[in-house]
Amino acid sequence: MSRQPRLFHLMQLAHRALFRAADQTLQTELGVSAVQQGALFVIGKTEPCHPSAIAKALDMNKSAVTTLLTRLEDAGFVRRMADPDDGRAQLVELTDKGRQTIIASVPYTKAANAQLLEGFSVAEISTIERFLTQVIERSARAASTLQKPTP
Amino acid sequence: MSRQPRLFHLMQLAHRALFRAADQTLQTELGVSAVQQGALFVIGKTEPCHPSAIAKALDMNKSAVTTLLTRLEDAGFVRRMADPDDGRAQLVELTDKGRQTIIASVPYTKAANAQLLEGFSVAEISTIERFLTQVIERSARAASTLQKPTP
DNA sequence: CTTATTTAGTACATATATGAACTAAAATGA
DNA sequence: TCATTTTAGTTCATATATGTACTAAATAAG
Repeated sequence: MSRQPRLFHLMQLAHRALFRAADQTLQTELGVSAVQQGALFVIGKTEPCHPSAIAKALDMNKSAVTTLLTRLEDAGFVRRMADPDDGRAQLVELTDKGRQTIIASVPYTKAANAQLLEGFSVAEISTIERFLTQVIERSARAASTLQKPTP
Repeated sequence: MSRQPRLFHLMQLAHRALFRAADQTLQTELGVSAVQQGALFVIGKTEPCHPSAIAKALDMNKSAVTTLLTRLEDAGFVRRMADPDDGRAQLVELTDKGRQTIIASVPYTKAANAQLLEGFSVAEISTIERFLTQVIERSARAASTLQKPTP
C-alpha cells in the first residue's frame, strides 16, 4: 500500500466539523441537535417503537437513549407510554410538534446533503456510501477494527 | 437529484462505530483513547508546540484542549512548560513514554486503515479522501452547511 | 507612554456518550 | 410450577465536547 491517508484523523475532523455546523443551524432554527433530529427521523419511521429499537438504529447505548428521550419528551417532541404488551417496555411516539419539526428539518438536511456531495458523480457518491457502510459494518462486527496485526 | 442517502446518519454511524472500536483497542492495549492518540501524533509532528496550535490541528475548542493536555500530562505522555518567549503561552512536548506510545500505535492504525480501505481501488480511495476533505472544508468555512435553502 | 484591543490558557456550567450496577418483568427449563 | 436467565429501562460515576466568562500577557492606537 502506497499512501497512508490518516483516515482516523480525517473522519474525526469531518465528523466534528459537520456536526458542529449542523448542530448550530438546527439548534437555532428548530431547537434540536443533529442527534435529536436523527432520532426524531428514526422514531418517525417505526412509530410507535421501543427505546431499545431506537438504540439499535442509532447505534447508541441504552442509557444514552434514556437521556435522549427524556430531553426530547421534556421539549415536547415525543411521548412515552407503557407498552401494554410488555410490562418492562415503553412505546415512544412523536407529538405533533415532533412531526412538524421533522418536516421542517427536511430542507436543511437536503441542502446539506446536496452541498456536501456537490462535485461528485453518481458513481463516486455510491463509492462514498459503500465506504461509510463498510466502516460501520467492519467496526461494528467486532471491536476488532484495530486488532493487533500479526506481522 | 435522484438518491438521497442519509449522509448525516451514515457519517454519524460510521464515526461512532469506528471510534468506539478504536477507543476500546487503544485503551486496553496502550492506555490512550483515539482522540488522545491523534493528539499525540499531532504534537509529535510540531513539537514543541502551543496548545492553541493543537486546538487548530484537531479542530477542537481551547478548553477541550486544556482538559486533553491535563489528562495526557497526568498520564505521563506529555510535558507542559512556560514559553520563554511569551508569558501567556505554554510549550507542549512529548515525554519518552509519549513517543513510545506513538510508535507502538502505528501498527494498529495502519492495520485499521488497511482494513477499512480494503476492497477499494486507488481511485476510489482518493474519492473518499476528497469527500472527507470537502466535508471538512465546507462545514468549517462557515457554520453554514445547513443554511436554509432559498427555494 | 498609556489606554484599548487581541490573544493564550483556565474555570465553570451544560450537554451527551459510555459502562456498570440495579429493578422489575418476561422467557426458559427442569 | 418454581428457579434461573434474559431483557427493558433507569441511575450513577466517568469522560469529553461546547460556550461563556475570566485572568494575564502581548500588541495596537492614540
